[in-house]
Amino acid sequence: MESTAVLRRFNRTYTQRIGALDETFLGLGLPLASARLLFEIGYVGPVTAQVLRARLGLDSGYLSRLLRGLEERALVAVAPDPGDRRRRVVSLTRAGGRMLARLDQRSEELALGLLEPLSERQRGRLAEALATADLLVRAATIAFEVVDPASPDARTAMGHYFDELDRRFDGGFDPGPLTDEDLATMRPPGGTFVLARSDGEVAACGGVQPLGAGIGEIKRMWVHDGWRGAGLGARMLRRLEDDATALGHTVVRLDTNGTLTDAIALYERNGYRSIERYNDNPYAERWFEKDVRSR
Amino acid sequence: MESTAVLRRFNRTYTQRIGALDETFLGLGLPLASARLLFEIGYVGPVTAQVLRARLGLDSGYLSRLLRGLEERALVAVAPDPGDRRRRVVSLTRAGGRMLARLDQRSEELALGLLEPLSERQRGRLAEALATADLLVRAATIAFEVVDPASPDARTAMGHYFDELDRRFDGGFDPGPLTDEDLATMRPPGGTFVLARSDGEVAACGGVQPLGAGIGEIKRMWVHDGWRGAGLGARMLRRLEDDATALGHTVVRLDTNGTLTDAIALYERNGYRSIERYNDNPYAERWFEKDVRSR
DNA sequence: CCATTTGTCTGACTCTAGTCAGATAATCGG
DNA sequence: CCGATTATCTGACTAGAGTCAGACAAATGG
Repeated sequence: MESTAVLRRFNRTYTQRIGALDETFLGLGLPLASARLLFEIGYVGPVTAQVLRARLGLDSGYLSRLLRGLEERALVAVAPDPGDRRRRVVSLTRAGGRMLARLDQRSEELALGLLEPLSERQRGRLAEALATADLLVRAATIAFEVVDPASPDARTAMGHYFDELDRRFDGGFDPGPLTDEDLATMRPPGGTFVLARSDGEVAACGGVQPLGAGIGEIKRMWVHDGWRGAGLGARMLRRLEDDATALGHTVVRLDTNGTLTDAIALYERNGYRSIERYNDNPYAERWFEKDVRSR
Repeated sequence: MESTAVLRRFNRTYTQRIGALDETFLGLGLPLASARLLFEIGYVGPVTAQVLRARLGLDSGYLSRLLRGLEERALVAVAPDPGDRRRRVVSLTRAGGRMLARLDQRSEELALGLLEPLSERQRGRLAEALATADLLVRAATIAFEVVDPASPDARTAMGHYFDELDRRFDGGFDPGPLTDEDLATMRPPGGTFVLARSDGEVAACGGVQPLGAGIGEIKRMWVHDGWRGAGLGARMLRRLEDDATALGHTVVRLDTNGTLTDAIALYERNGYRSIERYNDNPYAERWFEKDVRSR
């Protein structure tokens, strides 16, 4: 069957039966919108109304009313922000925390009720299927974003990358200090740095830096462990190649270590061919190149 | 990870990203409830309001208004049922068919848009996972219902059962005429007949009839082909055992043919032991018994 | 320091998605 | 044939989830 047909059929089944998990909230006398708001406040901690509006996409008047409703039930406390007294900071009260815990419990009970008729084995199968679907749906809706390589998220992502190399290389890996010039090469013109984010969390990263006339080098490509098997590596590679083309490069090169067999397989699957050593990176053992002109 | 946690996590991911498929409908100026109704009418063909109400779980007054709304837009035609002039038969008009096609296309485009970033292989994996999840979620929410064995749905289900035996037995199978006495044995006191329904469609059936003091016989247990692997057989068996106990039986028996290896495995897995022939059913080759007193 | 912008709030709406209590007409059972 | 039942419809509600315009106060830029 075609994928879209399966997706649409599932969507029908799902909204009919599990969509009801949402109605959890109604059971506790809290409308859905209010419950979502409460969840958001509980999740991010004390926030300004502004941030809530942005995160949930609410009208300011509507949010104001929702917040007052929660305040009247003593679930949240609203106070002016000392730094800017136009802003209002919202935080959970004790009672709000308890309500959140009850919502959570109710949601758990409903989930349990749904699974109850299934045997242990079938529950396992369902969990496995849903976990796969979850990963792939999240992967499909991931957002790629060009960021400055010196930004905190970019630095964190590169840090993960270095940590992974350190774990996987036999003798460990020492990136040396991350100098400003080092980062500057992954900025325009000639360079770029890309993050893949899902729900604000960084899932993958990668950069391009210039390596001579018409040649771009792909650097620091990394995919978060939790995202293995979702094809993010291939998508990031493709994205970086496109960006390299847009930056005026006609060829991209990259180096890698022999222990990174999955990375090597990825490059080979995507049209990279082995070339001679082109740099003096002591950790590099394999060098690749791909023509990205004709795209 | 625990199943409920996976389910809840998936629910969050899903409502955020795919729940948007619903908003399709809004794009075409048709409220969600009306669009769902239109889909249902298009899917099952001309139907009575009664059937629509049962399938979508709508209040009769609400349905009446929704139908009038669709009628005013000339998307459906409503006419009295010639057979029973209280009933009203709803059918799609030309314009209704076109609207449905547009809704369908819109939904297809959205689904395609969601899947687009995935590779062919990942789309296949997602489709497989969703198909599994779909089957199991539907199985988990299936409803068992005691019906009269002479009711149309019961007769249809038994018909499927006989057809399957006819296909699977080497020399075919002839149930003979379904006599009234034959059916009467699967009514209280002493007997029962159970259907498993999903969205109104019969997914499985089975009956109990008295077979002497304290002994019930399980008969005509059948599971729809599309529901294989969802554990419906085991659940129906369990349900019939419970019903037999409630009817005062302390032992249940059943017979089967050697070609029905899956059924035999099911019985053995669920505590049935082989016994000597207890009837003169010419198609029976194996006889089983289970003590259902201590439950 | 004054006009503008920003962040929030209020009032007045709209639309969707129902629910509930009867009314009405057709059909059924005895 | 008559009373009960069934299938649908109408009227009168409610609650949720927003939208939009404008008011108001605090902050900001020149």
